[in-house]
Amino acid sequence: MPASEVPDIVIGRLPIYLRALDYMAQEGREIISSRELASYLGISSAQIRKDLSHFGGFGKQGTGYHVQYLREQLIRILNIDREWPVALVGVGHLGSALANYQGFLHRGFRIAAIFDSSPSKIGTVVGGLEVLPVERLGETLRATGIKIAMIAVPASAAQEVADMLIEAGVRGILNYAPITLSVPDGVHVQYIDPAAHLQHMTYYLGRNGR
Amino acid sequence: MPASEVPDIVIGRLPIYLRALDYMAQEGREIISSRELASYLGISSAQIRKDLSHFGGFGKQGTGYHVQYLREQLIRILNIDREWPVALVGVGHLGSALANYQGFLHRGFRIAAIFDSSPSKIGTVVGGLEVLPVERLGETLRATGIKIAMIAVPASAAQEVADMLIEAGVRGILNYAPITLSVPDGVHVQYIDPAAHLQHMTYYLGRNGR
DNA sequence: TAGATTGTTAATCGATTAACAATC
DNA sequence: TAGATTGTTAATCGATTAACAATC
Repeated sequence: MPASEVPDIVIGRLPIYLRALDYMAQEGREIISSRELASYLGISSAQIRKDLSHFGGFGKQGTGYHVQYLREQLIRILNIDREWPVALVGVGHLGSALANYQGFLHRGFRIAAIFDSSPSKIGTVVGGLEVLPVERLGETLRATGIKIAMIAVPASAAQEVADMLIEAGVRGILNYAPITLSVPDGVHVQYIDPAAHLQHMTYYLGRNGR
Repeated sequence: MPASEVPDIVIGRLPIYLRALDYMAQEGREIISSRELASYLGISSAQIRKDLSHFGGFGKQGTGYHVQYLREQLIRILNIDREWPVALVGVGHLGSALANYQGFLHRGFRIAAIFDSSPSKIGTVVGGLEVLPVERLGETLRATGIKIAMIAVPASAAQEVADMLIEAGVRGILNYAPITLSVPDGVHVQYIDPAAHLQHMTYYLGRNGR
């Protein structure tokens, strides 16, 4: 298992490289050098070459990287040469937006089950799917083998939902609630917290926006 | 300017510490040790103490940190002891969700202007604000002194919108479009790309979700 | 006081960068 | 071939951790 030795920070950059390659492919580029990709992403070319070298040699000396070939390799490495069904819990403004977002589809994911606890939402159709009561979360996830979920419920309910998801076999959680989740080993959590990003920026903007 | 020496990675953790302290305060905690905070966040206590030491000594030996006091200090350091008006460009599903999101308010931000290019959206009211045509972006931002913006338009329009925002004086951009933006020095960009986070997780889940 | 925890230093660890031989 | 760029090694840089004196 050479995979487990690759630093997590490197893994986190692979989707960014893939996203850039998608863009390059769309622009009609067939070949790209690490120097050009680095310039586009605002990082060093050495970092790109080093990151990729963890998985093999995908380029040609003197030429660069074949865009489509490297795309395919990254897709394989990231295990998205398949479509992952994803569960969504919480159908407020944000949950609805996620359910209707088309951007997941061409990047390996499809929302396949949606849950909420509110009687006013249960039974409605959002993003083409019927909203199910959270009581049916366990059976549904186990039946469909869903391993990934997105949490879009209030912070006060997020930990409880996470516990249910994990109990139902979920191994990866994308958490939109502004709270740190407690999860057992082997469960991967990623956080989306736009306010935290804004606060990161205001540090540099100074008290008065300079 | 001691601030500029503090590593960016440290700055990025401060909002997470603040978020945890908000939670602790809500739980009624008055004092917390670096050890307990670290356990809650899943990091080391030494890291928390080291990070905070860049800005001063906020704790008491033998006791720990006063939750409210440390909160106030982080709020001051992050320059959110004021309310930042934020512009939102793009009122699709995601933009609407952001416009209606209440979570920004108690964390230092208020959406103060909303723009879209679609005639069907211009003039409608979203999140209590009238949607303005992008043509009025420049004048509006300059008049209000808005320095921060969120981009929620399709990837194909994001760079153009970013250029307009920067031209209008924006210094911080939270970009939801899955594309890397090209910006001049002094403009801060943060990215929100949920699909990238999901791809990060599928690397570890293996080809079959293990 | 005794016990506990901070703030800080020094050591360790890991990531990034520079440089270049290999090679297309 | 000559020119260009990769893949990789070694050096540098920076971040994390361990440890403990200071001190509440």
